[in-house]
Amino acid sequence: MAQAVSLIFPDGSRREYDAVATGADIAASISKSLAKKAVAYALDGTLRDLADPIGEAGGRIEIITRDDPRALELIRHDAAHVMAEAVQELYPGTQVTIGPVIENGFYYDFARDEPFTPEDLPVIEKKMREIIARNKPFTKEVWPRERARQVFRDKGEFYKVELVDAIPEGEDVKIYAQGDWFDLCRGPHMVSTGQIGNAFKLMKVAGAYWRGDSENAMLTRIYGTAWATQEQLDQYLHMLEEAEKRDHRRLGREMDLFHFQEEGPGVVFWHAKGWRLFQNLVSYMRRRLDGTYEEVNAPQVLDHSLWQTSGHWGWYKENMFKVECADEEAEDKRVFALKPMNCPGHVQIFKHGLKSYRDLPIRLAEFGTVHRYEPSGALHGLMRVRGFTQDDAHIFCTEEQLAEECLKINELILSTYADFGFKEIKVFLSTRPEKRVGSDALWDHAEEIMTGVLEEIGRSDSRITTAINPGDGAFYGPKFDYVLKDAIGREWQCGTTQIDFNLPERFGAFYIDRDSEKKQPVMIHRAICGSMERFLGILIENYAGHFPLWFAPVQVVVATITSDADAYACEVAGRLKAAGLTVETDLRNEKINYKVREHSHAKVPVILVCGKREAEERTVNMRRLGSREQASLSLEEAVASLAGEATPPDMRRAAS
RNA sequence: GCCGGCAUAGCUCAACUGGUAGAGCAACCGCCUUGUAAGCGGUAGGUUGCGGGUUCGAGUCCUGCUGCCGGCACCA
Repeated sequence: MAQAVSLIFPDGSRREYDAVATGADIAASISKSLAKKAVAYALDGTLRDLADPIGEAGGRIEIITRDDPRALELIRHDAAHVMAEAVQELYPGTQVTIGPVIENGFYYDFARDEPFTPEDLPVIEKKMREIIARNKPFTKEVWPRERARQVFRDKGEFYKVELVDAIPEGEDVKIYAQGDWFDLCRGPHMVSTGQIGNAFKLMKVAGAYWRGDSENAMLTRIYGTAWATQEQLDQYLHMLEEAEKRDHRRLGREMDLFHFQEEGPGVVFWHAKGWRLFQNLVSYMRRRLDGTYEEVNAPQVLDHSLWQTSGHWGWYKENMFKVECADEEAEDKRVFALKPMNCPGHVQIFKHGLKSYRDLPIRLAEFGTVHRYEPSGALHGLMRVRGFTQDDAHIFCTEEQLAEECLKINELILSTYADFGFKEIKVFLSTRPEKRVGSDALWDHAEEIMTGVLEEIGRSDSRITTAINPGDGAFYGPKFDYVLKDAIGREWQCGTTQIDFNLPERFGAFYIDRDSEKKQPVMIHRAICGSMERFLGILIENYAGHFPLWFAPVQVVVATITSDADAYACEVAGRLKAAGLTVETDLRNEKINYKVREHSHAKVPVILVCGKREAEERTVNMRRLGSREQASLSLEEAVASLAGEATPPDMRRAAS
């Protein structure tokens, strides 16, 4: 007789069971209907197979039914297994590798001589539905390592053999079977394939390197999405469709903000309205720097020797633009490089003249345009370009000032993101990479400081989630990355704070300390938006082009109904311009319906309709983007309220 | 850079298995003086991304390149 263990149920009740009792037994002991609906159980919050015995420890138990949010993970994981079975049934000789659950779905990586194409997806999907309909139970076995190795080797599953070998000694080698098909898997799984349901869809095929390493073979990855119900699936697909309408590349064209063309892969042609957005952002950031930073400007093109000194020529040569005189015969030929970073320039400025410890911290800012020869496959609209402007700054300070400077930067970043309405921000601390400079002691010290700062950042704001990215730091020091999401949830690094123990040393930068000795400053690289281009891309998507009044490229259109009101409309526009607003008039001989439609499409936040009536009464009729409602205001009122509303949030704070 | 896909007018798309490019919207020109998301009529617009090939004939088939899209890798 096995040992009796005590289980605590969600309602707080406590009951005794045999340690060999399974989740299924426990569900059955509660009610027949629960036993039928159960797909798994959780012991102290950890999901397990329903067929797993509860074991001797006992604890808090929850029976997981299919409609439990935690079941979604199982549905997706099971779907990945079924997809793998479908693929192997349809395309014999295909090797399976790994197939994890991801946000909104799952994927599975396959090795096959001939890669899959999108046309294969419906076929695989159909086979999956067949397998699900067979409703075979998932069963688990623990195999001896050697047997697993042997079986997979005999099947020609060489990637699986590698995975078996990678399982740490002492950990079980678990095999999950569904009918005749089986896979190495950590589990858990639901009871049978039928529980997956039919609310799934295969989304796309993509290449992916084995174990994420570009030195390895490229596998074919198939992505799928899976949900508990058809409604949820439809909702998700609908959300993706809606998100596509917010894509900054699409809105850039529709709103006439910018374009790209073949001759300039990865470089932006900013149109008038887009450039206004760009300048609005620069002006905002510049105001935020006022009083704390000194703005400078360093050259675009510098001799490559400077980049050799900085180390970039060695580390990043393949990503740099080389610049030289086009005349091959030129006698004074030198090799220059287009700057990929602003920091060496700022170090030169710092070095110009002797600095005292009393001068520190010195904060040099630059809206610095840099060029990087990014891999062709990395380019992505405004998000990843080859020429971009950073709202860059470098802080030269003492080690003691480091933590405080990081926190100050954090405040600046978070208040900026708040002004643009971001509600979800991830902050990552990236620690020492393999390829690095500086002693371990130095890294230990920096990482210790930054870990403390990260904790403080995490506490500072409820919109933030923090995490550590081990090994992701820059070669010269650890860093914080501030990550924002685009319309479809892709994450992009925007703000950053990077500690650098290396560059001051390389360039021999120093200050005179209290004791009249030369001392090396610590350097902090930081950016708030990161790249203005990327930040604008994110803003376009997050606002779906509906910018707040203070940021919109065209803030107001004054539209007439008939030409009788032309003079008055011009007067209204003049008054608004005088109040600092960006205004256009629309005096065309068109119906007001037509004008409203057109400016609504252009996402102008405010349309002021001025007809004969308004001209006589000296009023305006105000219509807001996204609303059908109209308000009649006196001209004075309208100017005052729009001017107030168009005040940027930082200036509003300063005024109050 | 790697894997897969795509490339026809400014935009969205059409042109059966190869038979010398067509529509809507936008643009331009007229008419309409109009009250809150498309008035009416007309005109113009393409060396089908670029280069080679197969063919009597290529937007369509083959091939090289370029760019873009989705991932992967990279991201100082």
